[in-house]
Amino acid sequence: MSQLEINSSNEEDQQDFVTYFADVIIPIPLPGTYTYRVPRAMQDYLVPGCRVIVQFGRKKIYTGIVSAVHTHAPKVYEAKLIIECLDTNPSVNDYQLKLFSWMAEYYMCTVGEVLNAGLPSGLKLNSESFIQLNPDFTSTDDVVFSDQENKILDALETNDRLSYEDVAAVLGIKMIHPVLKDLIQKGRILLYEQVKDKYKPKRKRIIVLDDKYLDAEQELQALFADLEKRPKQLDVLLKYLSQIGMDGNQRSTVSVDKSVLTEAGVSASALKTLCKNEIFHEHEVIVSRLDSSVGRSSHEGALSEGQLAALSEITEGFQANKPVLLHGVTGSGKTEIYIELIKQAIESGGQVLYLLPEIALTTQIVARLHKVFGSELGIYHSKYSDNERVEIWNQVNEGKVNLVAGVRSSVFLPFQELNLIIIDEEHESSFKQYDPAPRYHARDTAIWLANLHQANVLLGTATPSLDSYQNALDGKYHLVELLERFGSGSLPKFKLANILTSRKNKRMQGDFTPELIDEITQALERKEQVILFQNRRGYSPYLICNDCNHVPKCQSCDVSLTYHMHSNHLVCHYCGFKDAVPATCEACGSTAIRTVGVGTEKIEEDLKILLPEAHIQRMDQDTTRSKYAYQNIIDRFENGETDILVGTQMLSKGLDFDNVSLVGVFDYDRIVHFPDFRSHERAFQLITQVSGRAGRKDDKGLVVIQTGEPEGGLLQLILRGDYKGFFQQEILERSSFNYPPFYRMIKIVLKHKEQHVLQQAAMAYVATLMAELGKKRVLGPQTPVIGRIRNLYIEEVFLKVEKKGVSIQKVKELVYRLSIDLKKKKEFNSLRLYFDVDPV
DNA sequence: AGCACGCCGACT
DNA sequence: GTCGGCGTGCTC
Repeated sequence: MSQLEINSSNEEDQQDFVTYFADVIIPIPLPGTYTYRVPRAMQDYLVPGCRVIVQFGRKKIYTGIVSAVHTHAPKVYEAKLIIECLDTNPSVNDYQLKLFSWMAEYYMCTVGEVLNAGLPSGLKLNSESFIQLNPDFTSTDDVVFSDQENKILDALETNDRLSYEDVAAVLGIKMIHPVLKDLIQKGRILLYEQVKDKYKPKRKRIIVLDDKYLDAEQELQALFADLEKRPKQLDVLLKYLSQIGMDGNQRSTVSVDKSVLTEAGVSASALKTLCKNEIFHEHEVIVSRLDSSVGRSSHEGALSEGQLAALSEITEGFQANKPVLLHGVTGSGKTEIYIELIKQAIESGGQVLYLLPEIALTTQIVARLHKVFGSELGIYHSKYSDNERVEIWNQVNEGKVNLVAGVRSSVFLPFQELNLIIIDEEHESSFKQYDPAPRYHARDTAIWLANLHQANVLLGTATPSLDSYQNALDGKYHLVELLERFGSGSLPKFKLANILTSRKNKRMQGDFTPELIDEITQALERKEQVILFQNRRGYSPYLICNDCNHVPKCQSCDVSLTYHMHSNHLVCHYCGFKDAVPATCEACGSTAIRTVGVGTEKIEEDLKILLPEAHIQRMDQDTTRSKYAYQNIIDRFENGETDILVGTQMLSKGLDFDNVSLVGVFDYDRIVHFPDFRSHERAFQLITQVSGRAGRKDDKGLVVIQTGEPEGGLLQLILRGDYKGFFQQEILERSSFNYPPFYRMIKIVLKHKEQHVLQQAAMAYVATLMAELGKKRVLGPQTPVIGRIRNLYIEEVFLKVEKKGVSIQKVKELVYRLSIDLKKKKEFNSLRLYFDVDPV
């Protein structure tokens, strides 16, 4: 360091000698953090939580998050400099940093993976490599360029920059690096990385009348007189005034969106002239994408006695510092209680997180919250664009939004002082993330987060998960029951339609029992609406050749292709592979191909034939892809434009319709017999939830369940709405077979493209696990129902570990260490292995 | 995860 | 001889 620098600082001379280092979390699946050197200029404001741009590897540039700042220089490598710091105020707070590392540890993944899931991609800058001509290049005679090099240079004459893909296209080859390397060596081109800030604030143009006319009435009158002979301009003025309100004292705003004026048909050129003459002014302002137009309205109505009692019990639980499990049957009015609690939490100056499953979020609940909380409500949802997510993130960070209604990923938002977390539909399995890591459960994560913030937690559901209910019985949670329906709605009646006998008597019409058809017809005659539930999308799960029994399968997954009639394609629901429908059997050439099984599309199709007069709408993943498709379908149903709604389980949640008198369930048997220890729990929840859609108003609704075994014990419990009976029966099973909630489970998934290598790896791994943990705690390896996806074979190993007396932490460390040892073996190095802690 | 390097087989 | 394939190892 030079003498000059030391002298230039006249305070804390010693400080200038200190070099700071920052540990940076990089959003990639690598363990640990990476240490970078902090440039002198950043020392003052770089703190944990700041986003920084760093180079990682030879050329890649990432946005990372600083997790710690310290003075320990790394011993074995030279730390690179941080390229840039993107924040003067950290984007991520200390709570979140703690959350990230807890999640990585608990769910056995890397912090980088947590960060990747948690940070909206709008806050992550990506880099792309470009080349450009080197302006400093001076031609010398001894430099010659090859044909390929000249092609690139020619292309650079017309475009000032080329991406790697461009270069590859120009040359028509893929191996472009050696060529580029040469050109760089010769000094003819430069390679650079362009970093782009992806978040773009939304702008709009507004028009404001000049102050002098707004302030003084006579000036305005004079202006009117002036514009007398210019009708187009006068029109602009009138339209403007009508927008802001003619009465000067009542005005809340003086600006009008330019788009509003142009849409009202004013002349663009007249407006331009007015602006030029400084009568009007045009400004560009940055606006929020978040809709804040709806104002608050007063509370909807007083709580019932039962609700008030529940409310005070909930408060009791909060005071005891326990999460509260609110077991409230469908229609018991949980939402009113939530609203009351949210109000209290916000009034006391805290923030509230209201977690909902994806599909329940676009519904009436949000509209109600919006009515009560107005612009204080932020919504965080997968169909929101990235820019919208960034805005919510920032507003939560700044404390402008104090209530977030969101899906599981909203646990990552930068709450400063969380006061209350509500987890609605607590039992929903969609709170657990499946595929990319972190495979986290938003409910469990939220409970941990609440503990960190010292916030209250309320779990609400009509059908508690076994885990939560057991927690309540153990006294870990405070149980509050609300088992009476609020208002006039009453429990639906059930009717079981026996598929087997109808089939024997040849009375089935397609997949409809005569009972169901009959009830649908009656309901339609009474001008009531019908919901049909078939938990499988597409037309038909597979095609089969009548002559040789050949079934078209996916090339890269071990599943049959689903037939989609509308698009006339065969689709793989696991990898998305699409194929044309074969006219003849690929195996034997026969034309006798028929469909087997039923999807939502087939039900819709059959209904159109059976009931040609009815208006039918299908609701599943395929019809709700776009942002508003879901809402549109719901709206049409609510307005009575649709008579029958056919859908997958997405219509089982959070929807209240007044005029639905009949709900039909098609594949009860398949739900119950799903090969999984949770299938009974899921069946109970699903059927109860779907049934809740029937008979919300004055009449009792009817639920028709088509089944082959109407005497089933579980079905009887569902019909009686006997949650406690179900719980007692099921918990016994779980206890005697060492399943959750008594044991913790960790699923280990191994994938490899060679089946026998995979087998060997899985066997070897299981052997080491058994040696360390004992045979009883290790299950498998077993091939899952779908044994191959995207050309990778799959094996699963399950660990069952007692909750009491065993350190799960130690087990995780062991399991992880053994997996590293396994992957270190030469023959297994392309093995993919990941963990799923608390799988659902 | 990327990305480079390096070794190998398949073609102009 | 290239071209393009993949296996291997590293990234502060």
